[in-house]
Amino acid sequence: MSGTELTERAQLLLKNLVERYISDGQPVGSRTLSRDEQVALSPATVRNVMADLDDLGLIHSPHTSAGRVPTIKGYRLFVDNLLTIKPLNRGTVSSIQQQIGDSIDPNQLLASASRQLSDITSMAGVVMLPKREVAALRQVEFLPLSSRRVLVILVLNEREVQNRIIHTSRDYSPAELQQIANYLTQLCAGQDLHQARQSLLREMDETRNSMNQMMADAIEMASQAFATEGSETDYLLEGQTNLMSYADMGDMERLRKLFEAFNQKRDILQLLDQSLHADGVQIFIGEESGYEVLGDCSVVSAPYKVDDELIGVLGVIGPTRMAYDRVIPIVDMTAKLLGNSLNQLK
Amino acid sequence: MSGTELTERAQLLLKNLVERYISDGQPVGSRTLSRDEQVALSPATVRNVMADLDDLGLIHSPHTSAGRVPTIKGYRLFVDNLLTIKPLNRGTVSSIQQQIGDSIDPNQLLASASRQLSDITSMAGVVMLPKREVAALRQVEFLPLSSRRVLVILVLNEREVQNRIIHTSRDYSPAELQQIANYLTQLCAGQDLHQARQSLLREMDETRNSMNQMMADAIEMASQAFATEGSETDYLLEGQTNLMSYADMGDMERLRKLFEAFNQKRDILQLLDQSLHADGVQIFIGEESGYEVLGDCSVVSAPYKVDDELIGVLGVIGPTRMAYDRVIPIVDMTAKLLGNSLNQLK
DNA sequence: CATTAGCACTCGGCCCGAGTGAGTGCTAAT
DNA sequence: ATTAGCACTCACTCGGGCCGAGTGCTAATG
Repeated sequence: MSGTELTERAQLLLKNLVERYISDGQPVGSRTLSRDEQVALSPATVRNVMADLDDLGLIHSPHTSAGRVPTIKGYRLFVDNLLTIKPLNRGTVSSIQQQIGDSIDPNQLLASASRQLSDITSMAGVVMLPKREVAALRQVEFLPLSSRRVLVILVLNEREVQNRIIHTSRDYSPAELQQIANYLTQLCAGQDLHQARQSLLREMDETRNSMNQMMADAIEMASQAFATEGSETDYLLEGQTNLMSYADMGDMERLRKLFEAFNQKRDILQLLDQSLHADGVQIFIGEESGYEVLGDCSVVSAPYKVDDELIGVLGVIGPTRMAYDRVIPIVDMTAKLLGNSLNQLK
Repeated sequence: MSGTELTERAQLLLKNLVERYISDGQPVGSRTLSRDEQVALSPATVRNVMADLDDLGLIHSPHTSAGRVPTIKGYRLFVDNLLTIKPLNRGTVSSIQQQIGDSIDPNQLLASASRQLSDITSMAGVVMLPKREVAALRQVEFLPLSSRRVLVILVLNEREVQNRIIHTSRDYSPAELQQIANYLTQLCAGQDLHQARQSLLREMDETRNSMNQMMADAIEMASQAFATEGSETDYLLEGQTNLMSYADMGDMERLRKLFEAFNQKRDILQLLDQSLHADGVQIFIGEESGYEVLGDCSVVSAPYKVDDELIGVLGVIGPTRMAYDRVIPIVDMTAKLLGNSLNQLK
């Protein structure tokens, strides 16, 4: 990376060290490494190399006479260059497939995926929900509730239904509402909410003069109905309690901050957003992500898509010291399978 | 309680001891108590009384030479007979009122109430959602989605909207659907889902012979639509992270179990259900509730109602060692204010 | 007779010091 | 370039001693 490349040997040692640390959770020393099969070196030699790695900031010892532990930079190098991915055994694939299942409700699918990620990795599974704004509007319906209150039903994407209540400036008869709804459906069908709003504005401009009252009403009501108020992106998080079992997640206060961030959702969403346009699995290690709360945490994520169109991101959140070689293919596969399942619904 | 009543003095001492323990979190000894203003007794005398209380199972010492700590039974006696409720200061009332606010969306109200409970007590706030089945049906609408799939919209209680997708055995024209919906609306309006199902069955029996095809279809579809599948009771829980700050909540594993119970929802719902028909504030102390996961936890709950009709339960979950004198009036008041706010929506 | 002072005793918490073992860095030999 | 050897560091553990808070019991007291 930084000018001086690592020697073969140094790489091998780093790889072994990280693997060892991940599996044992203890700082690993020169003796331990030298005992390793592939490393046919004396502890002393190993120590020399380790000193180099230490200088490069890839590993460091928590105190004078403990072994070495990978730094964030060390983990990074490891996952980027040294990691040998463990192939998924067949059972896992079909188990994921089965668990995600074939519910007719897309939300069900997303929920199962999240739960599955959590169960299988024993960490927290997260699935970002598709942005609703992107969904194609198919139909608009109005239902009078009580005086001046109207229930708006938006059918999106053939399957998803959203409803909102709006307040109107005067009473409308069911027939009027029906008419307005038809008008809007016809005007906006097939577009997403963003586009629909654009269409409305355009329509308003173009026909400003010839506009009749009904159209004016329609546009007024639609502007309320299409407001993207409740439709911010969101995610499903499953198995956060799993994280409580990891001793190396720092103290309670730390964990608490993390859980609060989960509730806040903002930071996590931003993070997931970052990997929305990445192709394939992406990994954030510790504070590398820029979010302090994620200290001691790594996030392994992958976007999922339907028909080559990016829909959202899913992933796993766990301690930095996680079995990347196992988790990465799981996340990867889950993203693909979820995409497939969603596709079949379409 | 058990035959022998406590003497005045014993009660006073127990009261002081519990209050002391609640505020300090340390086992309290005879000296500490004897120093207390109201207790004009020497440590020795206090010790004698404490020994009695110990024999009665109201207090006990964690080890030979520590002070005494209230047992569950001791807490029970304390909250039932000895507790002097702290009056709410005016600020708190208006702050709760303000925070609950006057959203038009009842779900918003419930959510704010939960959050408010959590914020103000620094523990976990919980609000049980009204049972949907109990809500009065006001209107039924059908919207054709794609072939054989029909969106059912149930308007409940003037305000609440639920939608479900059902599958039909053949295609229906919009007009047909409209007709069926009208029929069902007329048949079931004002009843809750349970009653509605009953009405349907009755209708089916009575008119079995004279029944036309439309009515048969209607009944078939309604039986799908009114299924109470997704409508189990649920609750909103806010501020569980607050619980992580209490040292005396046992170890991490314990807390984890608790959080899992929160996710499971089943146990908590059962517990809340128990106080649905209690009038006023109800308190469950520790495992008293029958749920092991709630060890070291107390639940303070109160039902809330609209027009004298019980709607649901709200409350607070926190460590057994909580400031009951402060929490009880807060829960009480929040239940009342929430009821009021819901009432105004009606 | 209830209350209290006095006393012996218990036991957790804390500090201290010694011993242990894992690990390091350096140097000299191979 | 590698390795053996050596002196050194330092966290961890374990036992002992001390302290203080608290108890139960008994005998004295008003």
